[in-house]
Amino acid sequence: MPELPEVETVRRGLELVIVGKKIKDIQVYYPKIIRSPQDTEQFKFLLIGQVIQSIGRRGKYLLFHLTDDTLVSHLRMEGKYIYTENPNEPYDKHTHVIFSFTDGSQLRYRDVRKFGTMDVVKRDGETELEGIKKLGQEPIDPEFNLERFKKQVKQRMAPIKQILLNQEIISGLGNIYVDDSLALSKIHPLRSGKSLTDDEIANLIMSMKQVLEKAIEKGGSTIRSFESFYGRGSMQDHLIVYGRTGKPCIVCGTPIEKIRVAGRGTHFCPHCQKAAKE
DNA sequence: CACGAGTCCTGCAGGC
DNA sequence: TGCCTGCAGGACTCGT
Repeated sequence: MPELPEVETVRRGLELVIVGKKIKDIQVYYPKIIRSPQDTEQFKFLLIGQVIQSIGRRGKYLLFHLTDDTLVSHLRMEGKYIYTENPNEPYDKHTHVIFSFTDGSQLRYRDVRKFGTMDVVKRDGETELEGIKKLGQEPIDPEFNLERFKKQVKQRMAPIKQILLNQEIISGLGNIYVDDSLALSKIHPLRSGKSLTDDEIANLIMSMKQVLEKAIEKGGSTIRSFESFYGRGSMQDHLIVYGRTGKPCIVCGTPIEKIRVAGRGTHFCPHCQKAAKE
């Protein structure tokens, strides 16, 4: 499940190999991946001939900045990009879109769950795209506005886990890094936003940055099937609570518990992360 | 307005 | 071996 660190890893990898390449042809095997334009032929017509100028990221969205347009790609659960210099290399049934470049190389989009999406917008027009325009602050932004975040958290009764998963409040976090950020800051996932103190929220943001930056450094987590096209990340070996149900907490040894919060599997240490006393 | 449930998808684990 | 069920979940839609 690619989150900010995984998407950033993919972005960096793509930047190294496809910037400067010109799209010669596109094959679409599963049209539902393409949200806009709805017509697949139109999608191809728009993009063929354009050159990839840079690769950006906003939250969990990848941005391919082309000559005239920007291709916005969301990997959702299992989307991934595979780069190959050999166009004859076989592709499997989970490969849904293939971009062929004029130099013979290809970029292939593979997505077992078929949840991923692609949208074409006018160059740099992604800020107007539904889903991106309402995105909250980036936790690793050097200019992160802590006061604004505190206010947003403290006005909500919802559990902090749910607040952190809301991309309109803070963007880029998914289930894995929310659980780990809460564990590092010793906050119980069910604590209401309103119950958190200023110090706890400041500490939470620091923990979040620490977790995300370490994950980027490790090339992301390889959970289930995520892998960047140039290798597998190793952050999964450094996770504190996610996926460690029943295993000892690395701080106190208490077995990690798993509950459901906001419909999602939620991992925490019942000793280190105390529930609200209210 | 806010919240919960359902939806999209497939692979895999567990039960028998 | 193989069938069946349930689970995984990001973002969106729909209903209360």
